[in-house]
Amino acid sequence: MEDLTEMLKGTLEGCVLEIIAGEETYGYAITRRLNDLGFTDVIDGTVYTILLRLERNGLVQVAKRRSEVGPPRKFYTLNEAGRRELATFWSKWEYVSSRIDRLKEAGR
Amino acid sequence: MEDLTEMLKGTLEGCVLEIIAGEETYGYAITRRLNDLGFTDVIDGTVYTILLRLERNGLVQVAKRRSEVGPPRKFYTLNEAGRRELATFWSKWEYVSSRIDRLKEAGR
DNA sequence: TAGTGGTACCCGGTAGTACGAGGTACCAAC
DNA sequence: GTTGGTACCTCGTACTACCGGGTACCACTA
Repeated sequence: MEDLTEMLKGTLEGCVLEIIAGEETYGYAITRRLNDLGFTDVIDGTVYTILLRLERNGLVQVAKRRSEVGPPRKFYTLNEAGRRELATFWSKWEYVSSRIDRLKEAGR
Repeated sequence: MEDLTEMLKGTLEGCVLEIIAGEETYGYAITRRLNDLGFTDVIDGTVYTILLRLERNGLVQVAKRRSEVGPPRKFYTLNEAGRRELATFWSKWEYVSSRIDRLKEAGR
């Protein structure tokens, strides 16, 4: 599936939040996870900008730890504000996607 | 539901295409339709920019007709390219929304 | 020990989209 | 003749994902 970038706007950040909520993880691994989920064209640069935004907005806690296979990793965890943000993301998603699905069903 | 604007990026144009596919209609009515569908904060300026884009991209046919209750209306119909674009929009939507739903389900 | 490949992070600039805030104009009714 | 609803448009802004590039750690090997 090519060129999903416009459709991912506004949802990719929520996906990253959800992945972090699932387990403490780091940028490179998040990119891989998104690619495995089917968002094959999402690149690391995009993920890092999202992570920096999350940090700037005070939604995550960051811990830098050394790795044995490369440079140090920055591990991310959701704080209370991040969990709230994730909850509102899912409620927005529920709201929008249900209405779009309804429009789709109506048209056939 | 407030501030859905980021999440609507990339999907609003598809919604407009679907509405036009349903029946020949015009900008002001499309805005009302979107508001009724639950996208209460979508304003006419946004819809008109989308319609001009559709026209510029050769996806619609336009017919100006006078109204009895106000200024003339520009009625839009999908052409063949527009129907193809609508189909690819729905397939992208299916792809993206199913994967996001899967991510959501996995996380609980 | 120079080179390669995988891991891991970041930055500056660009494109695309929805929105905000205005403006113009037609028509009916009071 | 002013108000309110209808109907269109335009310019600038904010936000987000992407692109292309750079830096650096580590293991392996020619």
